[in-house]
Order: sequence, then structure tokens, then C-alpha cells
Amino acid sequence: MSIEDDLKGRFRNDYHKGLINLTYTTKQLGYEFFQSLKQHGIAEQQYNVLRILRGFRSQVPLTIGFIKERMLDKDSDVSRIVDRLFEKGLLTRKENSGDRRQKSVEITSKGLSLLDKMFECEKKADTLLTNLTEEEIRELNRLLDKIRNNT
Amino acid sequence: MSIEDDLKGRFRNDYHKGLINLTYTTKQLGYEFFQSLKQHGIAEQQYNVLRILRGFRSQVPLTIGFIKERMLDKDSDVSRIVDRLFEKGLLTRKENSGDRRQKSVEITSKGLSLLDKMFECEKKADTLLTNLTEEEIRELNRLLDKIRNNT
DNA sequence: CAATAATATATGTTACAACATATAATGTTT
DNA sequence: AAACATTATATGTTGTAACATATATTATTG
Repeated sequence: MSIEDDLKGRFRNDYHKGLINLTYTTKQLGYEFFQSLKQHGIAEQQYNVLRILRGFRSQVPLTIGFIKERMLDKDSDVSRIVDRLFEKGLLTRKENSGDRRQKSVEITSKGLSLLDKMFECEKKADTLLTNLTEEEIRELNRLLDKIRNNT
Repeated sequence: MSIEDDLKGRFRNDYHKGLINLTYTTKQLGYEFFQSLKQHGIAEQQYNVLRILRGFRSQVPLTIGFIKERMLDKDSDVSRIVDRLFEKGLLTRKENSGDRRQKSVEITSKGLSLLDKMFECEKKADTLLTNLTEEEIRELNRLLDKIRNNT
């Protein structure tokens, strides 16, 4: 099934098709990944925040701004994502005494064990592109870097 | 600037990097496109609906379901996107007498002239990938098709 | 040090995807 | 034709990006 059939559309040129193809393919992959997360009752951005909290849990204070910088989406609404994780008991949040504007966020043991239970989600992420050979995936990364002007 | 710097993260392998790279690059391109739309006071999905309405305006009835099938996102909330366009006077909506469950949606002249004024947005879409050569864009499309299992 | 600027976070709004449920109309089965 | 199934759309909810604005705290500057 080609993207032309998928979308029942026509493209002006290969560049136009490329943009739609990127959007469509990424959406589809994101959806598959989201499905694997959903079984654990957690949304994608909440998962991303938890992973950051685990990855950097030795480096205190883990502030909202620090998390935000590490999200794929620079305009991520980390304040409220942290709210939701807090309500679920997956993190703690306290004022940072060094700079009282900041919050110091820490993943709880409940949060850590949730991530442990979600290990197959990480493995899932690594299999979503296995239709491509090693050489092809490197070429894809090169092309994507070039699109973003990483010469 | 490499994606490693962009994201301050480390990747498990090239497949993992590929997934993040796809997400990140597509997000960035989508943002650039969104900026070009915003000057016309219209959101991305509203623009997409208007383009479908113009593209198929000879084929009546243009129902909510017909539009939905042609959206990149199959779970698109077309009912309410159409609501918003209706409020702006960019389309009309009436019961389809052939099947009274359906709505027959039609772009107005106001809608058409808005699209005319937005022509540079279409051109913008074609330039977002011009960092790639003709050969590279075809290779990108091939890889994306292969990811989605289009052998 | 007081005034002002910058920063960190919170909160409010709109648009939307994803999902669940509701309602009306049409189609099918008995 | 009545009962039931299917379809088209609408509506309600949650999570979140994008944006604007607010507030508290810290940093800077006169």
C-alpha cells in the first residue's frame, strides 16, 4: 500500500510528498508506541518525563526547566505534566532551597518500578524501524540531520 | 548542531536514534509550517479541511466522513473542526437530503479567497525539505515507505 | 539599598487527538 | 413491519502544545 493510496491524495512533487510522508509515517510510529504505553495507563509525555527523572536522578535539583530542556518538544507543558505524575504518586516535588523559584522534582520508588514494568516499551521503540537495514537506518539519520541543516 | 546536542541525550542504537530523529525533525518542520499558517489566523487542521473542501468541491455531498478519510490523522475530530470553520464563515453545512444522517459541507467564497491568500503557505511546504537533493528526497520517500512496510 | 530586569513556575485559553458514549437515521433480519 | 444492527455525526473527557499573562524570587543597575 503506497502513501498515495493511504491518503487518497496527489502530490505536487517529491518534496511535497516527502513532507506528507514524514508526517504520516511519524504519526503512525508514534501511535504504535503510544499503544504500548497505554497498557500501563500513562501518556507519552508523562513517560518521557519519568524517563528523564530516572536518567538524571543523581543530579539534583531536577527542576521543571531542566526537564523541559530535555523534552523533544521545547514548548512542553512540564508544570502540568508533573502535576499529573504527582497525583499518581510517581514523583515528589518540593521547593528548592537554593533557589526558591525552582521546584526540585524526584521520581518515587513507585515511579521507578512502573518504569521497570515498562521495559518492553523501550524494546518496542527499538523495533519500530527494523524494516530498515543497518545501512538504511544510518542513511535515514543522515538525511534527517541534513533536513535540519546539520551539515 | 547534531541531534545529540539538540536533545542532550544518548541513544541506545541507530534504530533508537532514528525514531527520535524522525519525531524531532517532523516536529520541527511542522512547527515551521504552522508559523506560516498562523499569520492567516488559522490552525493546521482547519487549513487541511479547507484544502480538502476546495479540492473536492465538485463532488457533492462532501460529508464529515469523506473529509475524515482524507485527513492525515484518521482519528481527526472533523465534526468540531468544521464547527470552528463554520463560525468563521469559511464553510456552510447542511443536512444531506439523500441520507439525513450526513452533513453536506461546502467551502464558501470567503473560504476560497482565504486559501488564495494562503498560497505562499503551499509554496512554503515545498521548500521545507530543499536541503535534500532530488535523489535524496526520493531516497527518503523510499525509506519512509519501507518503514511503513510498503515493500 | 531601592528600582528594575530577568528568571522559574503556575495558570488560563484554544485547538486538537484519542477515546467513550449518545442519538438519529438507515439497513437488515426475522 | 418490528426488532436489531450499522452508520454518521455529535458531544463529553483527558492529555497536551502553543500561547498569553501572572506571581514570586533572584539578579542587576542606578
